[in-house]
Amino acid sequence: MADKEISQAVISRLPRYFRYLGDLKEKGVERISSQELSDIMKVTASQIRQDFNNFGGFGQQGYGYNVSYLYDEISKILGIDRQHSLVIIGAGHLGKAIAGYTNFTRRGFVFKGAFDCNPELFGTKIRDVEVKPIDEVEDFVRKNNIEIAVLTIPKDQAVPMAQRLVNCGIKAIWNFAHVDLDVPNNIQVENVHLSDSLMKLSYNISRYENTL
Amino acid sequence: MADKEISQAVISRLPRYFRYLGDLKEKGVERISSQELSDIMKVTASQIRQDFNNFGGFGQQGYGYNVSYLYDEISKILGIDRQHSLVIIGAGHLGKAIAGYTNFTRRGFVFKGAFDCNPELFGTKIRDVEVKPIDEVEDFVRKNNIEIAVLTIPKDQAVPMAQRLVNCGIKAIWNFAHVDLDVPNNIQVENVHLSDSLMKLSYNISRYENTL
DNA sequence: TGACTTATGTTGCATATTTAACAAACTTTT
DNA sequence: AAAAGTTTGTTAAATATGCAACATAAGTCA
Repeated sequence: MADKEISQAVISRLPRYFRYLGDLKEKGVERISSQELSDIMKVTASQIRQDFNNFGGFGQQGYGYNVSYLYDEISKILGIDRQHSLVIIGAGHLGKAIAGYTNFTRRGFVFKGAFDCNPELFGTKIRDVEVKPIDEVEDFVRKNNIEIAVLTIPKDQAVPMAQRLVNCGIKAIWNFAHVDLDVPNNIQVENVHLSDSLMKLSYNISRYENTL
Repeated sequence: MADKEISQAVISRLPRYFRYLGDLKEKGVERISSQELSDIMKVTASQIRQDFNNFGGFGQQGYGYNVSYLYDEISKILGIDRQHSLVIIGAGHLGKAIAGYTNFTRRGFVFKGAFDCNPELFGTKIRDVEVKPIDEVEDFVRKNNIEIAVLTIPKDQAVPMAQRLVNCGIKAIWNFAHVDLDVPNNIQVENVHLSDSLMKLSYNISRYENTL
């Protein structure tokens, strides 16, 4: 139970391990060595062993790792062995896309509510959930003990909205708005800046062309 | 014109600089020092100077950086000083959300076509562009010299689709499917694995709770 | 049961990234 | 026009990350 901080570089790799282990599990693979996993995932076996070892010895010398056990352990580490409730703020296409993504439900992320400021959307349904006026969000988050807010609204509305969410006790924000939120340290924020990602792609296109 | 490779860590930070410089420019700020930018962006001034210096001296000692000039230079580095044509593969909510995002257009990413395998969507419009049957994609990419394909389709269809796109001469793939694509080195791939991002958020929620 | 093989956990090295420090170059002020 | 004040570009140090090597512990097979 050594309490040393795990680097975010390691954490970033865990979901990918989880994905591959899930695939292996589905294929009925029972055990795997770091070397085999290395071949499949195109990362060094050394890194795989080091990564897993940050959380304790999941493998066995001479045998390798038990796929199912390792899968479960990683799901515990990632906190997806339990349910997380979430609401979506902004019922546009992006909000709908996320709400409708059934894989999240399978991972324990339960979609509880959707909010928007456009009256035309009030009452329309996303997966059995009615879109509600944004002014009801504080009450809803408090009463239903919502953990995560998904922010799929324009950037100029995102900062004040984040403040409101913090004020009513949200624990985490999954931010799709193209702006950095300034929230207290006890609120977890994960940014998905799509335009940043697209610009990186653009850079790599140019870079490749210039090296021809 | 030293041709040393720039690390992807640096590249990943460029879009954020670009975003802040754009905001400053809009506010009419003409010059800024690395220290001022450091205060706003919450990164060290040293990192800012090193990052910019990878691409040549954009600043002036005793003065700082000219906001407008630096903005333009970064846009050139990122390759968004010219237009990129893109098609969207998968006209679901996510595809629609991306196609409808006008900010991309403003950055030179021109949405030219949308494709799906669901016949019900054929002929429906996304921003003046008709959704076409997926089988027409090869022809379309070839004839219109499309650079980027946005993959917003389920994971089991993504790998073969990527292969088809590579075969008809696509340059880059913006991949939203939860699977790793295996394409030649000359094809640029940028992954947006939303479930990975959500799992990281989940991890950080758990981590915070455990340190209370 | 014992020799041999396999594959982890772990230590130490190598590389990459970040931060600090400072000389050189420019701006501003007097 | 010279002195004082800024702020960059750059070098050097510190930290973080990744990789290879190997001792150790288990599995496998005769």
